[in-house]
Amino acid sequence: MPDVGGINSPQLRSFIERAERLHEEKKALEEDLKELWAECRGVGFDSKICKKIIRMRAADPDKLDEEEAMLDLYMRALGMRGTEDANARDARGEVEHAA
Amino acid sequence: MPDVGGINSPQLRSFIERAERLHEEKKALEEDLKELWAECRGVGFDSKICKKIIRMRAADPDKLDEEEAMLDLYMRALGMRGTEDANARDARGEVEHAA
Amino acid sequence: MPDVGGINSPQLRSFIERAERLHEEKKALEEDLKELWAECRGVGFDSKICKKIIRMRAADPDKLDEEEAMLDLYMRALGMRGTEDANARDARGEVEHAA
Amino acid sequence: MPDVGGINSPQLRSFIERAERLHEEKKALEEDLKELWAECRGVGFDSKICKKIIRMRAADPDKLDEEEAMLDLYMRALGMRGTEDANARDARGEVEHAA
DNA sequence: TGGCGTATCTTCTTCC
DNA sequence: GGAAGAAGATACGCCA
Repeated sequence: MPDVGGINSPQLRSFIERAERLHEEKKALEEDLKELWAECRGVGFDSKICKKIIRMRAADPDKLDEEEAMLDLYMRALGMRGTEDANARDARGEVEHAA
Repeated sequence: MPDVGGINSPQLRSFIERAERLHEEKKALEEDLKELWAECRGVGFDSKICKKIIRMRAADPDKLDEEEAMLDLYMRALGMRGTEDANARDARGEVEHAA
Repeated sequence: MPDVGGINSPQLRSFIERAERLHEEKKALEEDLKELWAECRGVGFDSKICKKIIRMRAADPDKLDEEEAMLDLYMRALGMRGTEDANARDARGEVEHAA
Repeated sequence: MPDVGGINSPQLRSFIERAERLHEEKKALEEDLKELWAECRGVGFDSKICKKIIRMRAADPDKLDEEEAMLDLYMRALGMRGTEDANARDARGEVEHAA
């Protein structure tokens, strides 16, 4: 009987060891990423900006737009932006683009 | 002699208690903030957006602009944006605004 | 009429500004704490240990005991500790000291 | 000539895409771990305790002992524990066990 | 080049 | 249960 104090020991051990294995793999990937960013910086790129780009590419565009719309609404209410922004004007054909 | 095992006990105690006092004050402010946001949501505002606005107002505008400029440069290099954006065209007077 | 896009602007502004004020005060306290820990390290203390002590003093003793008991139970189930530890044996007077 | 604004575009793109690939793999592992802990909780284990055990198994035992020793030292300096604890007395054979 | 201050990243906790 | 915030650990960059 493998139980200790009401604990199913083999089952517990299995969870622990599976988690440790996954942790190791994760750690390895993090190491790879760290090296990649070091190399990236080494050739003169700004790794911070690169990471930001990745975040933007990963984000759901729809959700991002929705949030930005509400943010814009609130900012206009606070006078942090003109009541109408350039995009809104453009959308209604009030802007004449150059030939 | 107040030292225990090479430790200056009164000094250690002083640090601990000062830190605990500061923690308490911080905790109280966090409680106030939590109530404020609850009230904010209660009248129909989106507290998440409000917090984002506060972060934007707190950020250094110069640094923010600089970062955005580099972000834009990288995105254009990746073809995620047109080689020229609306602002750039506008800056060179190629846009005709409505009367 | 102060509403912009269905937003009660003065009310929104009030929330934002009250939150910003609280944030500032919180920031100041965090700064104080940072300085305190720097001073603490400066005289040779280990700030990490100090923080741990503060957490322990703040925590509910019962809950802390309970967690430790469960940790011990799990570790014994995994064979990381003897099925019985020294304290338990000691408590029942079953310890035979070296001849 | 693939440069845009002084940026070596293909090189930048390569970094971004390699990073995205690594991110995806990392994300997948995190998902696996999340599922594992959910399953672990589902059969009645305390995942928080399990994670703590994993941290302990991963940590350097010497460093762990050292930290605990310092914590004990500090706590005794603060009077949170007796100047000597039971283990220390026991180690020197000064314990008188009940009849 | 090694310590130190800063900043990022991860993890843990709390709230919704 | 999932997301937002806070706290802790870690890594980077600077300056001596």
